[in-house]
Amino acid sequence: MASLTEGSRRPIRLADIAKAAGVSHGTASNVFSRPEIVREEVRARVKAAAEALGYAGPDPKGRLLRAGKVNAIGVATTEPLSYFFDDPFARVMMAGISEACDATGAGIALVSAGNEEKLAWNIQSALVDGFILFCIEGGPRLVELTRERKLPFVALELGSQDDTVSAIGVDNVAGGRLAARHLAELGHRRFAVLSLAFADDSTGLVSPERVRTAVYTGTRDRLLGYLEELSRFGVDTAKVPVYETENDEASTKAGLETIFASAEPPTAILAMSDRVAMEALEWLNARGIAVPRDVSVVGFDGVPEAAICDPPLTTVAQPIAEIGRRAARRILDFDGTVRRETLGVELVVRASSGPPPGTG
Amino acid sequence: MASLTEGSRRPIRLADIAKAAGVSHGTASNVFSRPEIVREEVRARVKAAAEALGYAGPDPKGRLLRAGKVNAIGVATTEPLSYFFDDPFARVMMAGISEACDATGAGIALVSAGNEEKLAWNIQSALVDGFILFCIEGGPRLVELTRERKLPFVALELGSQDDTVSAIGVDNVAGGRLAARHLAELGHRRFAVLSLAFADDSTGLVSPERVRTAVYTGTRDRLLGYLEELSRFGVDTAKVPVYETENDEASTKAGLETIFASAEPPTAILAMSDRVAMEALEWLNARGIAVPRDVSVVGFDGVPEAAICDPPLTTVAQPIAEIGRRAARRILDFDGTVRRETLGVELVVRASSGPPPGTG
DNA sequence: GCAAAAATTTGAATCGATCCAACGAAAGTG
DNA sequence: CACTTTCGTTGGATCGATTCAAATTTTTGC
Repeated sequence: MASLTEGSRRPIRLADIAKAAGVSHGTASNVFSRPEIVREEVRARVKAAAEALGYAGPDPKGRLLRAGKVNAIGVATTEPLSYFFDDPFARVMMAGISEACDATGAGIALVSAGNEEKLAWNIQSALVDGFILFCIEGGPRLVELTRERKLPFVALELGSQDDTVSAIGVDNVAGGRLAARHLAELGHRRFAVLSLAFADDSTGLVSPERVRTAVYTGTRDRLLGYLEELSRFGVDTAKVPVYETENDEASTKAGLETIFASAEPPTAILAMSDRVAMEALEWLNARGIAVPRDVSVVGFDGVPEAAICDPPLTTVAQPIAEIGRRAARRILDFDGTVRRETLGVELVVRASSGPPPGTG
Repeated sequence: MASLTEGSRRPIRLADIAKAAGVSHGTASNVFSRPEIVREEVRARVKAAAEALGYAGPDPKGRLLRAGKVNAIGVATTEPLSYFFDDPFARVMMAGISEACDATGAGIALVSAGNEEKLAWNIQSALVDGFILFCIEGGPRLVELTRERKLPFVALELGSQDDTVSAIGVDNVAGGRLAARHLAELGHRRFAVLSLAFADDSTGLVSPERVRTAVYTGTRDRLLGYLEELSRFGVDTAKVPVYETENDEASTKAGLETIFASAEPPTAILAMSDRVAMEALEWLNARGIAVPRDVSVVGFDGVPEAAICDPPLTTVAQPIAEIGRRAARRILDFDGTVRRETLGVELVVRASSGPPPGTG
């Protein structure tokens, strides 16, 4: 009795509407999904019933199961969610992804997690049609986790040679070369490299062994590009210090301390990201080292901030937004193939690079 | 025959695994969702079957329907998706939302659309437990659309007095006052206001009538705060030009052209957003008008960019990230109540404001 | 060795919709 | 008037899982 009078809190379902309007659930469904095929009068009746009962409209959860397609693409990373809104590189990339999604009306689901276990769960339970992977750290693990979902996915910036995963990236060797050649042509002969990670969880000066066994081949390739080109200019590349940073302030500054403690400090710094390069600019400025008069700095990425920092940064620009657009389209128009795309990079010369001191 | 030998492309379901392993659905399900309750040996057998058949794990689509909870919060706006990554205000807000979501492991689904029809569809079909609404333009419409989903939602920056919707915002009147008092105390007596929208689709000088009938009461309140405070300093507020911008470059510059065409141009500009204030800084600089020597500018919002622009902007800072965090928590720990929260603002004095010319 | 208790497993019901083959009624045709 | 079309409606099957009361098996206690 009580339960009857009380009225259950259960949300209204389509079936309730159908019963109230005295039609079958098939017809009730049609009223919402294909209104044109149901008779005017019936349609009105069903809509009235829906209104009266306070029906919220067909629940997407139910629809989804039947339809199979979510119409959203998942963007995953091992960083915290705020990475998508803080990091300049990620932001431009997301803008590119957004553009492609907007064009087709698809949504974006951001997937991330504090710890490994939660990340696995979040990837397993993400309601998406496919994934775009930001492989910053823990790339291989992220790929492995995602592969288990058996959904289409594309890795960004993976820098691994696994041919079984689709990826979009840039020609890192060519980019490295561009940066190195630019500085060498300006007359520089004493270099230092502020590198990104070769593998997880380590910073400091890098040994050839670590380069050889690099997990992140993107990092390795940039270095290869640097060194190949430098040696063409007669630089003894064995003497070029390569400091592995974590792409943040602390490790970059530690690297600079190490590098400039040398008896023969470099006149040119090759930074593997604009982030690191800009941190370097700041550190050099604080130490009273003028850029580019005393030291030149060249970054990598081409984030918008690089154009407005002080001094504006010479950098190797990646087509970041284009990578994002392509990645999104790869998921949206997935054709079942695995493809690796490599896009070109471009040297953007700004004010952070110039001839070495004492050159005239 | 053919169809039998061919083998259907149909993805593997849990039921297939159960059959292959010779157990019931129930047990197969338990192997994945509560492995500890199934006997070691059976568990191994089921897992082996899953492996053999290439099962991707329980499909979240199915689970979702049963569980009811998506564990994701939708963030919706009428702007294009890239707004979330481009706009400084939105980014800080999203960082706050992200923080709260990360803490509980919830995901974020970005919802937006080019046109009204698609927006309605995207909101209706978003797989989320609730919405946070960025009511920039078309706020009332967005609220209406969302209300139909009958899910918890919170409006940000709504600036409307509808007490039936939860909202989080700041005390705009107080903020307006803070900005106006600061300038008045510096000695300014000739003001101009660069306003945000009072209603959709219009820019230009604002009539009292438009203010009275404002849809966006946040805009109205800021203006009220400005004017109330100015009149306390003896300023004839009827003579203060109020130019409605669209919070973008073009309309801001048009506004400045109008304002500075006057015989008695202002010595102080009250801008209702940092975005507009920074555009103003740029325009003034291009015209050779020195800030703050010739003209002072005070913004509103307190976005990070305001601290690093040239000159650094004096502004009324909102606790943007905090608003985001609270909004997210309101959805995550929804308790069925409708609540409107108003947070405080703070004047941040930087270099864009100073005494009026000829004051000493 | 047997009953009671504990641990596993089963299979039907459920979540909320959409799809579709079949059917009934109204309209059109010769 | 019988016969096909056309139009709308019906109700069962399905999407892929989870849940839970009941059935079964294994353990434990004496």
